[in-house]
This record gives sequence, C-alpha cells and structure tokens, in this order.
Amino acid sequence: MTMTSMSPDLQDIDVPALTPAMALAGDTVRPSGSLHDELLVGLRDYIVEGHLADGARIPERQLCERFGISRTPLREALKVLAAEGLIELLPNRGARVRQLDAEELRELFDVMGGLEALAGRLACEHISDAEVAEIERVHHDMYRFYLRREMHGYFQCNQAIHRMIVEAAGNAALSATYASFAGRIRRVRYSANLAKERDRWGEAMREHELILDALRRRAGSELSDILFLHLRNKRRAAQAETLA
Amino acid sequence: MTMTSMSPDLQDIDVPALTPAMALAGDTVRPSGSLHDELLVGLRDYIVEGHLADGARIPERQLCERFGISRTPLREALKVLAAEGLIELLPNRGARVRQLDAEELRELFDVMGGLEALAGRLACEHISDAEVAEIERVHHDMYRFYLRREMHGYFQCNQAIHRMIVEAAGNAALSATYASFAGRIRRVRYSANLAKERDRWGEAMREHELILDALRRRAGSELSDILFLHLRNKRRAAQAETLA
DNA sequence: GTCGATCTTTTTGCATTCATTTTTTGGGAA
DNA sequence: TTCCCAAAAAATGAATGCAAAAAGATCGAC
Repeated sequence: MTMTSMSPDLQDIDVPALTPAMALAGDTVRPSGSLHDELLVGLRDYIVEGHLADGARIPERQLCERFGISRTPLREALKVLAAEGLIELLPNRGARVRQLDAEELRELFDVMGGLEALAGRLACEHISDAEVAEIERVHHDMYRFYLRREMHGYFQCNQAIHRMIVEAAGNAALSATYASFAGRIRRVRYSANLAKERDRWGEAMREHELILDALRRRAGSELSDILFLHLRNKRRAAQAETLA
Repeated sequence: MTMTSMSPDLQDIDVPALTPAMALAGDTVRPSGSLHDELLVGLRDYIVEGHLADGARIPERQLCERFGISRTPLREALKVLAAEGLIELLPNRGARVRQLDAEELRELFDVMGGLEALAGRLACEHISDAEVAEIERVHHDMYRFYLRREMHGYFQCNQAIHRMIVEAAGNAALSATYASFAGRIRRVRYSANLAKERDRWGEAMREHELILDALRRRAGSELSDILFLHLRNKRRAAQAETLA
C-alpha cells in the first residue's frame, strides 16, 4: 500500500461535513428550543462560516445587537466556543477568532485523521452490506464526476462518503468530536491552487478505491491506516498550497 | 497478534491520566488567573472526583455557596461542562451529572481507544531513543510490581506509560481531547472485582510488552492497532465486571 | 513634530434583579 | 386515606447595574 503523495481530496478541505449547520446567523428569529442553544448554534455557524475576520476582535456589544440579546447569554456562548477552541478569550481583553498557525493546523488535521481512522475501524465492525452498497454507489457517482472533471459534484460525493463512514461507525461521541474538529478546520480558507490540486486528483481517486476496497472486505485495521494517511496527505497538499 | 481477552489494565481504569488536575474543589482560594477559569477547573475536578452523585441534580445556589461566587460565572462554567459532556442541562430544570449507560460508556472507551491509537502512531514518528528508554524503564518498574502483585504501583506505572505515549505524540489538540474523554470516563466507578481482574493481569502485562516492542521499532500502524484493541479489551473487562 | 503621561471613554467581569417556569405544599373531595 | 388541583415557594433564564481594567483621546514636555 503505497500512498506517499496522495491528492488533497479537495472536497472535504472545503466542507469537512457533519457540522451542526442550521445557520440563522445574525437573524433574530429563533424557531424553537432554548435561547442559549439557538444562540450557540447560530454564533458557531456565524464564526465557522467566516463572517468574522481571522484574529479579529469580537466586541460583545456588537454581537449582542447582531443577535438581539443581552450580554449574559452571549457570554455563556462565548465561553463554550472558547472551550471548543473556535475562539480565544483573553482576560479582560475580550474574545477574538482563534488564529491557526501552520503547526496548529497540522495538529488538527492529524486528530481528524485519527478520528476518521477510528471511524473506519468501527464502521467495519457494524456496517451492513446495504450501507456499503450505498457508499459504493456514491463512489461511482464520484468517479463519473472525476472523469468529467466536475469538481463541485466530486466534492459533494467525497464529502458524503466521509460522512457516511463516520455515521456508519455508530458512535455518537465520535460523531460529535469529529464535527467539532471539522468546524475548527472549516474556518481555514485555502487559497486553493486549483491547477495544482487537479494534478493530485487522480491519486485522491485511487485512494478512494483503496478505501472502498478495504470497507468491502471489512478490513478495519487496514482501512484505519488508509484513512489516516489520506488525511495526512490532504493536509500536506493543503499546506503546500497556502505556504507556496 | 492475538489479543482477544486482554486484561482491563486496572490502572488507567481508575485514573485515566492527563486530567487538568489542581483540585481546589470547594475552596474559595484562587491563587491566580481569572475567576471563571479557576472555577471551571475546580468545578470540573469536583465533578470528576465524584463529589456529586451520579444523575443527581445540581442546584446552582448550593454550588454558588460552595465556591463562594454568584450565579453568573457558575452558569458559564456549567455551560462549558455541558458542552464537554460531563453534565447535562435540561431546559428550565437545571444541571445534573450526566449518567452514562453501558452503551455510552462503550462509545467513550472506543473513542479513547482511537485517540490512544492515534497517539501511538504519532509517537512513533517523533519519539526519541531517550524517551523510549524512559518508557522502557517505567515498563520494567511496572513488571516488577506485577511480579510482586503490587497493584497500586502497577497502576501508577501503567498510567505513566499511557500518559507518556500521548505526550510523545506532540499534539496539543490530541492531549486536550484525550484529557476531556479521560475525565468523562474517570467518573465511572468500577465495583472492581479485583480477583477477576487479577486473572487477566498477566495478559495485560503481555499486552504492554507488545506495545513497548512496537514502540521500539517505531511501528506506528502496528502500535495503533495494539493500543486500540488494548482499550477495547479493557472496556470489555470493565463492563463485564460492573454488569456481572 | 514626536513622544509620553494623564484623563476620559469604552469594555469586560461579576453581582444583583426581574420574569417565567418548575416544584413543592396544602387543602379539599371522592 | 388517596388523589387531584390550586397556591406558595424555589429555581432557572435572561437583563440590568456596578466596579475594575483596558483602549483611546487629550494635553503637555522635550
């Protein structure tokens, strides 16, 4: 199994899947549920979606007006987001969007890799033939997009596959943790050198062949390795681009 | 590599290591840092240490008096702990210590296994000969405790080894996540059937031989597998006890 | 003109207060 | 006695108020 220079898997770089979603971002509307929870989700999306500049200061007052609430629930939400690692809270100096340097980004990617590796391993224990067939179907769709060089469709399929693997693991704690890390990485905007990525596209596609094959054979340990290296190489490619 | 009925690794069941520590639990003293952060650490330890009954309701007022603060910072801390999964916040019905059923415990153990697997893999990439030698030294200490049937010393060494592996991974995000999950599991009190565990002790010891061997050879993928199964079997033994 | 200090303004951290919901309690009827 | 409903008590969710710290502005010295 040689996979030393795999493609970055463009898709999940841009949309690492499994985010809580449901953006009410900046809207005063709150359909149901407690105010705090709605605010938390809304604020998280607001930040993940990149509405706030990287490293920019976040005045509480401004966000209060933005969301139409008082400071108390906002501050509670900020504390949670800080604990999640999305923002940082400097003592007496307010909140700011957490800036990720290359090293931190490397760490997050590796953890994502570890989580996907775990997901693959667990999926092999539980997944049904029907679920594998479903992934296979999306895989073939993805391949067609690849042949037609339609990146967007390819991205969607790729994302769906990774999401399905995580879901197939049947572990809520894993899904939640994965979603959290995906959100943190999602903020990073890759000034994607598309031409460069296209060169690696073929390798990414071959990688996914390996993934599907291991999944079919329920080879958990092997799939675990593949997925980790998959993410590792994706990170390498992504960082090579941004730093080039 | 057969490791189907490994020992539960008594040690890290009881003390899964890497917790933030620094228990001021219930003391009004706060040496330095912001009040909120100190409170958060103190409250987390207070809960992790098991001072609150499982599933018990947590009246805010009572905790406020306990820590000598008003409800605002306390509620902020509770929101964070809820996000961490340590407690649950029912709308309008307050906080209670999160009760873990067998299924959730299984999930947490599997994620811990995945994180340790990742740690082992990363450690193999970075670890120096000196660090391996250090782990080896503790391993031998542990072996001596095993021969003398001194469980406490064995526990300490075992814990130290796992902690050193995670640290050797050199990934702060991983360490933090690992610590969080360790805290959640740590609350679970195992009515340890020690006699039963002693029977599996030998296998646990042999398991650690495999871990050390893989680490020496920097066999990341292999170590990854061993550590995951190690945790998996530990969980099996632990649950077999509590449910027996 | 630039640098530095002091005063003002803004912002943060926490306590307190208010409204709403839940829980408890007390009384009455079957 | 037991069950049920209403009222009181308590707890939660959120807003406001206040003191302290930081950011910004104004003035003065060099």
